Amino acid sequence: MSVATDQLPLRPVARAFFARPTLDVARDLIGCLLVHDLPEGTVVGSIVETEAYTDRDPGSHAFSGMTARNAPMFEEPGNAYVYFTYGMHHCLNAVTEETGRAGAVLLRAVEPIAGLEHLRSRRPGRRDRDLARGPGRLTLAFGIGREHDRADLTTGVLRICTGERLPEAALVRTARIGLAAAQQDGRRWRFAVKGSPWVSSGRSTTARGSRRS
DNA sequence: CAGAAGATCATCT
DNA sequence: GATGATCTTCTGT
Repeated sequence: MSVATDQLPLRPVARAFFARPTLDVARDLIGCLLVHDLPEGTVVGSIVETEAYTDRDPGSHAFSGMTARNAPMFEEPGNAYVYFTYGMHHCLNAVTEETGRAGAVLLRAVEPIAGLEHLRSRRPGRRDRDLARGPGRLTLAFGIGREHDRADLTTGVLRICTGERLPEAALVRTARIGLAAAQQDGRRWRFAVKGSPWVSSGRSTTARGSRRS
């Protein structure tokens, strides 16, 4: 469904929202709106899938301390952390936790809400369902790149706005790494809207993760 | 400085 | 389900 941009109450989320435990932020971001003012118009998507990266997750970029790339993870909560991977894709994260403590939530998928024509023109030949299903596709469709690293998601042109608050029962919560790390509270959690066709997990690539030990 | 891995995607069988 | 594309970042020597 497409909605006129000026009909949406696009109120940015407060910085305090992000200055909390990463897992809480990852859960609460589901249902929030990702908004980007592009030259051709505003695009909006409802966040349907996230992944939490804490400083105790061995898979986190910040696990082994600060580097030039991951420095934004240690900085202001509510900023963006954008990195380039696999030589082709950008990934968008929201920085969490108090300043000085590393944490981030990877935005893995959104349901297109407004600006559909702009999203489509940035993803030529793709079905609507594939416009922003997956972290790399999401950044492509929304025109997000490294220039957005450290962008302020609470006030900027690229921002996260309040949306529908979903009950716990409407969400799927999946652990992504094995027991050893889990015992040290180093779990990586993925959150998604239950049954949503817009989420990237739970298809094609069969249940990876949770298989390592 | 070389080497390897990587928070992925599209395409093919 | 397997593979290639493509290049940055990090690590070790």
